[in-house]
Amino acid sequence: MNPSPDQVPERLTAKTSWLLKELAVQAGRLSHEAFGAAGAKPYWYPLLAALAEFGPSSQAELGRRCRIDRSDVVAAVNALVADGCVERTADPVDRRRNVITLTASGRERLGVLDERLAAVQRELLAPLDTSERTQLTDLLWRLLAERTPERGDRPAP
Amino acid sequence: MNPSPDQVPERLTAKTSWLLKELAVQAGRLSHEAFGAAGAKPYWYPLLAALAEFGPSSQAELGRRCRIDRSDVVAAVNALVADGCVERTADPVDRRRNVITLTASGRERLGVLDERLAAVQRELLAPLDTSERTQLTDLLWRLLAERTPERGDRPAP
DNA sequence: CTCATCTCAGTCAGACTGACATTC
DNA sequence: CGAATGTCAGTCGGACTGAGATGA
Repeated sequence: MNPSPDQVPERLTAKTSWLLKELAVQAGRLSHEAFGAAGAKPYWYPLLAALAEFGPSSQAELGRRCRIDRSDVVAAVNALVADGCVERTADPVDRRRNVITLTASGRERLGVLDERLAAVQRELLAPLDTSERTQLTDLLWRLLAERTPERGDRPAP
Repeated sequence: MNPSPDQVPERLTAKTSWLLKELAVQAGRLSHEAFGAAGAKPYWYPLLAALAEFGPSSQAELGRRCRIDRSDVVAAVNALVADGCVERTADPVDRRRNVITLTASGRERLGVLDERLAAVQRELLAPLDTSERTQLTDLLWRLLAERTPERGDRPAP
């Protein structure tokens, strides 16, 4: 029936970096499907989440918090504005900045995406019990936290 | 001194899929640097590893074992041949197939890359002690193993 | 002057798709 | 015939780079 499970070289299965990449690809597929089916483009979820949790922000702030490049934030915010999820207004006190504000329909959208993403996590983490899940999250977070400080934003050229 | 650590939305830090993706990006950067500095192109390491561990194989086999698409295997093997790391000969018993064989210099190359990649793992896993590292590897592997069976190769159209 | 912000244009690696010829 | 293999051409999401304009 199945056309060979096909062994993976031990050199790969022993490398955390390889496991991370492979799993990230799978998780990406699932998330992409889930978001696409909900009519959301890439980057929308993190952006909406940041706005919901920290309130109106500049685009640069959004990028730093979600670890998304400034230039990609521009495009995503354009799409979010066009979709009515956020509003973009000029900051009166610092006229370089745009203030991005979550709208009611943006908050609603976030709710939907929250559910979809939760379903993805459930599927992804199916093989683990509850304590293992928190264990995994903890380990991953510690790794990420360690190598996060130096690049809050693009360094000034 | 540091220009704001900038809080990440909890909705992201709580999502395994997000942590995996973010960490995979970091790990990818490190590996890319390490491999590039050793004059190796993407996909080389997995391919060489598979050949070293399982002996001469067809390209399709290599792709299945390393989870690399057939068409990408073609390009990578071309480069590996040009670099003298492998040899490509026609399979006498099944003339659709190419048999890819590791050369001495390919094995040597693999040794170098092994060291570089090991260094990457060390840097990546620095925040964890030994038992935590094996714990992490174990958890990741279990997640990956669960969602691996269905796609040994592209399904026939 | 220096630095941050926003924006656009474009690059780049990597995963994947479609199609085709060949051989089993 | 159907299925597998190797190959090529091209797509696509996503991370990132460079440069320019504006304003603090």
